[in-house]
Amino acid sequence: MVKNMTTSSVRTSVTLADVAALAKVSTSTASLAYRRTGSITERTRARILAAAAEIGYAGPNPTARSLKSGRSGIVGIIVAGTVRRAFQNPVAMATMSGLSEALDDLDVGQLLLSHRSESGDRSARLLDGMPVDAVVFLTRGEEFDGLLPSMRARRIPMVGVEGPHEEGVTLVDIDDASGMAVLAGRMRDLGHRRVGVVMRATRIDANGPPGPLSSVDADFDSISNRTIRERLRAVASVFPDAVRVEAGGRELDSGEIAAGRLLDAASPPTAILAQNDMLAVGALRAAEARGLQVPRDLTVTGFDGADIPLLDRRLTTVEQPLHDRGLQAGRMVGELLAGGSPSSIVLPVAFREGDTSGPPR
Amino acid sequence: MVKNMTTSSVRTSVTLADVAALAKVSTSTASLAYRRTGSITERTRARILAAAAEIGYAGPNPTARSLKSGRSGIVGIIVAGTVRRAFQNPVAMATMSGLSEALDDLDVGQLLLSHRSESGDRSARLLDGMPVDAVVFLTRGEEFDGLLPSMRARRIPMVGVEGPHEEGVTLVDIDDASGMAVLAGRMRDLGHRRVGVVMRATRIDANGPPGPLSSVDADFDSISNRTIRERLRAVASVFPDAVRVEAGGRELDSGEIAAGRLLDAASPPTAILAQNDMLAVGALRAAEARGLQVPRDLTVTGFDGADIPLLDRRLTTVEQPLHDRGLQAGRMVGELLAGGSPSSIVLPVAFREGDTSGPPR
DNA sequence: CCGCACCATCGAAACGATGCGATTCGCATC
DNA sequence: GATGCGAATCGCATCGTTTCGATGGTGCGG
Repeated sequence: MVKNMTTSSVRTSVTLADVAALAKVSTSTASLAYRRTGSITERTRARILAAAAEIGYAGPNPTARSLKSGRSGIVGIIVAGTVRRAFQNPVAMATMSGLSEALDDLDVGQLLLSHRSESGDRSARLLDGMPVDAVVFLTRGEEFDGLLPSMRARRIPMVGVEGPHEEGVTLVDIDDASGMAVLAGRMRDLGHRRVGVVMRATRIDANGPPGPLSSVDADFDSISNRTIRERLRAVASVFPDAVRVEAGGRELDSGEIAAGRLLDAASPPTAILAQNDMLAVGALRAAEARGLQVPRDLTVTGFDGADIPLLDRRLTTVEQPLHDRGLQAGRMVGELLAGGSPSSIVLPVAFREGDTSGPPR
Repeated sequence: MVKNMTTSSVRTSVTLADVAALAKVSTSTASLAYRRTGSITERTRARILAAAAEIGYAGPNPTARSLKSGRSGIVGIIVAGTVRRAFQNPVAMATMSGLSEALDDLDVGQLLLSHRSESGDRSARLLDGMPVDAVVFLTRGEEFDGLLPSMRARRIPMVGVEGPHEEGVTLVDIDDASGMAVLAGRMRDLGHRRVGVVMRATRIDANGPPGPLSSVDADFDSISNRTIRERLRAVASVFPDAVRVEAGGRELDSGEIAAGRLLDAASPPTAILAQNDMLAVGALRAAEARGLQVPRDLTVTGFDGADIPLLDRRLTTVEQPLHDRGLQAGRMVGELLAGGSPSSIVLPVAFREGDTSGPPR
């Protein structure tokens, strides 16, 4: 409704009521012109749309519509850390790709939200202020647990990829523990006995030197990230004597440096089991820098089966259905929005033998 | 307000009025408990928050709040094609990274919207139904032009990176034509005369064989993408006799195949000027596949200065301030939301000499 | 030629919160 | 105990739309 037609030209926006007035119909009829349901003459509809065009009405105000309908048509996608880092991560990216594909088909908007523990309050408040119909936790992060109570109170359906394992969250889980166990088993069958493990930084924003060498099964309980913990536990079940080192950051370089620590030790491993593919690429570099040929002098394995551009080798790894888990998460969102209650699922993984593994020298 | 306390347990959500009733205050006072402005006793606020906790009220409904305030706190980020592809593109990603950084500081949500021409209507309707306070066109795409009228009608401020060059869009532009001209000039100074150009696919969703070899200045006007066109024109101004080929797709492979066409021609070029860094990497591969050493046997240049992981060479290219243009776009959004009217800017680019260029053999 | 059904249109009440102006409260002062 | 004043609280209109039930008009069958 145009109210402030003052000389200072402060104009509020054009509303449906203005259109109705111009077309000489009631606002309820004018509303009909924009909906699929309800009956209205083609003639009146045309008249209304003409009036709308005349005064520059661009269609119903989304906010008002949402208020009435109780739906915003927006799905929140929550990533740990920052948006930037999430999208540099090939695993998150592949999952996102599947998710986007599914959400596109649902005709919903995708609202990207990052949540990091440091700025906990702030990003939690941001999420609380957003009109989302559902949320998806795209990556695993313990910091998400703090967001759950308010989502529950607002009855916003939640879907999680790999977590959080909490009440009210429909999960797309990955059977990575057994995948890692299979991989480790194969390496043992090949004859490896001295094994090193490069694990991911436990803090998502880590950036520094790698941690000290330690026993693979040291202090599991202090590792709060479930995914990291379970993968490690799987290796420990096969190689209880393995040595592990934690990468200092998330970049390729951190993986290379951490792997270097293992290789420079007094009795270096014959196989390095990196806990993800990026770390494995770092390990390949560390090997190359030391004149070691893979797989002749050293076996290197990864995990995830992510697509790493420009890598000309075929990594021995465990493939996750990355794109598919995004799709599944999207499907769940669809079902939840339709009022259903999909059940959580666990997706399988598959060992993939590449050209970076072989018997110990 | 709990209305439907039917036995079928259909409950609408808890509202501020419920909280107020329980705390025995008016809704306006209850509202005060959640705002920063206005005066309210600490005692009453505590009582209200306690009541809220008791019946599980999670704070004011974002949609209702938006309706009153006229603001959603959401900024739309529009990419051409699909979300997936946008984030596989290092240039878009770097820009997004700067943009996200700036928007994070503004405490606004980031709504990702993709728009492709095929599904024009559909994605336009999606955008129209979204409660955004401003939009950013993250990548250049002609298909965006169709979105402008309705954004203008709704008076939603628009910021564009490299376009669209249309009224009402505040631009962060890049001086790439002159950057490309400088690069081409250097190559001429090095002595190159037979030059090949690998240009990007003009259709964003292209996926097929490369186009035919043609004269560099053939049919400029049919190239609707301004960025592609202007870069090409800059090369043509220095090397009017250059030969060009259009890559068949956006993947690395397409660049390699297209560059191969140039190299396999009767009189192959001594320098390949790829129109972006990914294409240049493709050209490097094509050279390697043919036993050509770069830069001894062939010069290869790129454009963008994007960070390409796993590339161990230093590409000769033109560096754009990618992160910065995202930051600038974010700053503009901030000013627009604050009621200001920032002016468009043109950011400079810089020639960077790497180890992929040299005099012709 | 009358009555009935049906359909287009309308009026008014939500949706859930906020903010203005009015009212009441608490307390100090005379 | 009456008065004054600022602070705390309240009532109500409002944001722009959708939707429900009511109303009036048209056309058709009996």
